[in-house]
Amino acid sequence: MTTARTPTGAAPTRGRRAGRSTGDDRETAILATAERLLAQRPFADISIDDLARGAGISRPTFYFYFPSKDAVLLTLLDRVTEEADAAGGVFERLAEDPRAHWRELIARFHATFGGHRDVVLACAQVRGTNAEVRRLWAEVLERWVRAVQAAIEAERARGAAPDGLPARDLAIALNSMNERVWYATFAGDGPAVAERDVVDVLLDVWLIAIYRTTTPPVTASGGTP
Amino acid sequence: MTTARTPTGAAPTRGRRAGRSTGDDRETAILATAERLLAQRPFADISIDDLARGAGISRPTFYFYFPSKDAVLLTLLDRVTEEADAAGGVFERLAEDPRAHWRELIARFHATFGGHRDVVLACAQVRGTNAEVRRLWAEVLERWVRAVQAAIEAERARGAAPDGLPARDLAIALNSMNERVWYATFAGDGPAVAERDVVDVLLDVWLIAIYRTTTPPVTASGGTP
DNA sequence: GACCGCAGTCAACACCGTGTCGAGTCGAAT
DNA sequence: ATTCGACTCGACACGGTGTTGACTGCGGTC
Repeated sequence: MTTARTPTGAAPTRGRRAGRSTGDDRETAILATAERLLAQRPFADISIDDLARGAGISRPTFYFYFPSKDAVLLTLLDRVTEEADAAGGVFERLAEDPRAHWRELIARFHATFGGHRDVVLACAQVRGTNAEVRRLWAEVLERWVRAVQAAIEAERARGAAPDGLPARDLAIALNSMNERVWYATFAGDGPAVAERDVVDVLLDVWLIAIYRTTTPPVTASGGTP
Repeated sequence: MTTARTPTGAAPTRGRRAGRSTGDDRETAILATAERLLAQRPFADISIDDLARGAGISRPTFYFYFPSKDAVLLTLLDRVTEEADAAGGVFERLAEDPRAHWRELIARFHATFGGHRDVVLACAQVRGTNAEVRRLWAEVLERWVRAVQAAIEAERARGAAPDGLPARDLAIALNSMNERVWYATFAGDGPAVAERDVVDVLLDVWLIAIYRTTTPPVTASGGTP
């Protein structure tokens, strides 16, 4: 096969089948239509025909650009996870002001998910039925769990955080909490924390779970400054 | 209408349309088939025809008993939530041994969900597309959040737990964490805590988040025994 | 003991969304 | 001018859903 270059660089192209050329705008038109419709109604209520008509093409032509409706969503999700992963550098100078850095981390996630809530919500909905979405989401989560696990271990090593649960288990629990709480908050579904407060609530639980206090010690190893 | 009596007492009957009579076993046959098939493949891959044939009836006859495929799942979910709610009495003598009681609470939930994981997983999958499932689940969660919130406030009142986050927000965060962690563990999907450890991991986070320690003070107000 | 009504049953149908196939158009390169 | 491949769509086959209308058999009732 030709593994043609794609807008997203190295990725094995979730979108167009091959080649390059004019239809690039068609592809983005489909994506844009999907995002627009997603703001109006749930993913399940959007047919391929809707997407095609919205992009000014016929249904068979849609299949030239995407193998399925889900693939469109996957492409949209790729963008979001890319943006989320970009929040990675936060861990570097954690010890200088742990509280501020953890907050920054959570706040960035919140901003990313909140800024694309329609896409994220739609993904949560199809995660049940689509293995590919499930896989991609699991990957993203795994990266974040690993990063948080490493940060917790570092904080324990420098004496700022006490020992306790295996760092990985703790990281999984905290990330899971965030995911579910955000979902409820953005979906307005079931008991939810007010959107205004959600970052601070999550932060508090994180700090207490990791440090046993909401004011973790700053800089070098050991005690208070 | 006649609002005929149903097996589940007062509920506005999720199942059969009206009346009584012989077809009771057909109804349970459908339910049993659903549970059996759910153990084999995801809910979305089960058609109404599968359910009907499994119960020894034709597809139109299925509609005599249930208005839709989702209604079958809802009926199954009703049973599970009933069982989960039965774990309610745990809060009563909490102060006598907080750790043991919180553990009991979490363990009971774990047992209930684990014992019906196929149903619970299926519900999680259709929650995205079915408002009724979403509503019912939200109700259950809300009951639990309220109970936990009240317990936290009581522990704070007796001086066993320090002040901090609003009790409701904390209760939401902790319940959300549990839900998501269980989901991952039972579904084997994405980063998950080992099933053996999951109760203890969750318990640890709960205790630390509520008491700032994994060994909360026992009995009456104040200090160690 | 004919009749009614109703729980229970299903063949057949109408409908909708998906995915595919084959026949095309058109512009750039040869 | 022809060829090639990107691109397009009408028309179809398929599978699942939900409904209709006709049928069966049984308990009650005059």
